[in-house]
Amino acid sequence: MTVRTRIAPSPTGAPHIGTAYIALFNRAFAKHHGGQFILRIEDTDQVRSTRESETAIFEALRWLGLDWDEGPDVGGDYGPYRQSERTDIYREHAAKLVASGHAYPCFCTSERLAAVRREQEASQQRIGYDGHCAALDPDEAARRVAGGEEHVIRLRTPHEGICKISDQFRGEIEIGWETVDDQILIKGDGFPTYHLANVVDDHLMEITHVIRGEEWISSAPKHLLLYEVFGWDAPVLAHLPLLRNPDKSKLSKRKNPTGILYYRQAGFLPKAIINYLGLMAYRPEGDLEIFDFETMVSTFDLGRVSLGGPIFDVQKLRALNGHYIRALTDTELLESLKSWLLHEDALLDVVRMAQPRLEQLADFMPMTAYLFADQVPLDPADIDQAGKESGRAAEWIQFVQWEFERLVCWQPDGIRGCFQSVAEREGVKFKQLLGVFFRVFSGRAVALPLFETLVWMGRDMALRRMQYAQDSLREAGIGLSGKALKRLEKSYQERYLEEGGKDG
RNA sequence: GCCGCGUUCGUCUAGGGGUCCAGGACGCCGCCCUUUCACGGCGGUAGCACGGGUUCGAAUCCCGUACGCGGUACCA
Repeated sequence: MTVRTRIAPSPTGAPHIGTAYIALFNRAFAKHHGGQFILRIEDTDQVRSTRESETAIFEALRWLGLDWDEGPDVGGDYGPYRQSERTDIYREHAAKLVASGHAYPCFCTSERLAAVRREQEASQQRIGYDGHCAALDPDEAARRVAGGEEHVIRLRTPHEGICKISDQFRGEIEIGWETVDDQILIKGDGFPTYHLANVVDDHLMEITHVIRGEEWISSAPKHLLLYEVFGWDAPVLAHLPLLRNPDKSKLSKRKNPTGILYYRQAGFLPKAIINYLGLMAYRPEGDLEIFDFETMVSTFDLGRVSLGGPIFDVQKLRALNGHYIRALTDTELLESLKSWLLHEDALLDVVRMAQPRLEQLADFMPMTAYLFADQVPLDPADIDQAGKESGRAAEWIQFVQWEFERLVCWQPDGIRGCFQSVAEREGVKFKQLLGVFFRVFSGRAVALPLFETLVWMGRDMALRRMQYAQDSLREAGIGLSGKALKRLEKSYQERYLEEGGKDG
């Protein structure tokens, strides 16, 4: 049997460093056994998935050298590798389960579901679907479905007994069936949920080992049940510990840079990142810390994975990166710098932005230096005053952060739209608002055109600089407290999100 | 709340009953090298969450407690 593993990211937002971490272990394991590593795009969430994000995932994983043997862009014998192109398959499989009685149509409205949950919360009961439609007569249910009534398909789960999950790292995990909900398999829009799509695809794509994040342990019973009712063998399950923020919470962009493309823009070398990610929860042997992917492949052993949630420490990554930079020859370093940002394509854009402002060629480097930096020097008091409304800069930066995260197409017009939308809603002059941001992104009051430079540096780096600014404001005592942030988030949702999404 | 997973220096980890008064790396501190800084070298700082067992012997096995994290969606 050939070992086949996969990474199955959801194309929503910026490619996440956690995806690379899981991908690394899957790829290393597959390659160790001479097997295949597959990339599958889980775009079953029609609302949040975008093609831009998918493309960025390809780009980010390739940059790290985490190539795949089969995937949407390279093909393979088990395609299509995009779940949105496999909906018929899921519907057929769901229909089989309905026919065999293992699943049933559910006609409950979201209002009723919400009411049920409120009641369960109030009476401190276990939260979950109450099985309202499970008892429906199958023939009648079939008639209602045929009549075009809106419905979802739910999995019929047992309500007693114990589900034993064999986890490659943890041994046997026992979860009582009474804690498992009648999971929705097919949503109202006809798309499958992760649970169904994932099981069907892993089986059809002949995935032998599912190495995924620990957040999936509690839904493993549903997956195992699906394998069982389909009459399939389940793959080996192995749940990796989640990467954490310094405060131990699950790695999040608010507290840590999580965008892979940020690390590229900031000048980290792929092999340093791979090495560092490999160090999270793993050590090839004894005290060995410096190793490349090939070493990881040749020595890979699932038994050496440690289970405590590792904190992603950028400082140590930086030290490791420095080690790799020093190991380069001078010409190799030069090549690295070139392929980083000192290549013609990138420089030509910078030259175009700088030209109207240049009086001497010697002005070029100082004028553009901030583009090639990670962090720029920030003066919190100056940032705050730039908006001419003391104390509001932190809020504006936060609103723009949220607008940036939501922006589909990272181009000048869309970026301008984000600023405009914040200027309008916050009642601040566009020019004043931008004054704040020139300082945030360049560390100066005067710089190259803002929207173009943002496109040039990329969304992840833009977000990172805003985070640096927030940190600096907070340190100066004019930033957002946790409480203020919560309030702001609510305000954002009410005033920005109600009027429909934005795109560029 | 309920369910599950986890717990060795500040951080990443080695360790899988005696060789551990716990080893390495990052960080931090000191010294050396050095026109500065960095690199490099040397030294130091700091940890087995707690309480019970099992055992001649426990960081290592078992139980409980505490704490952390995850899940509890028509998100993945």
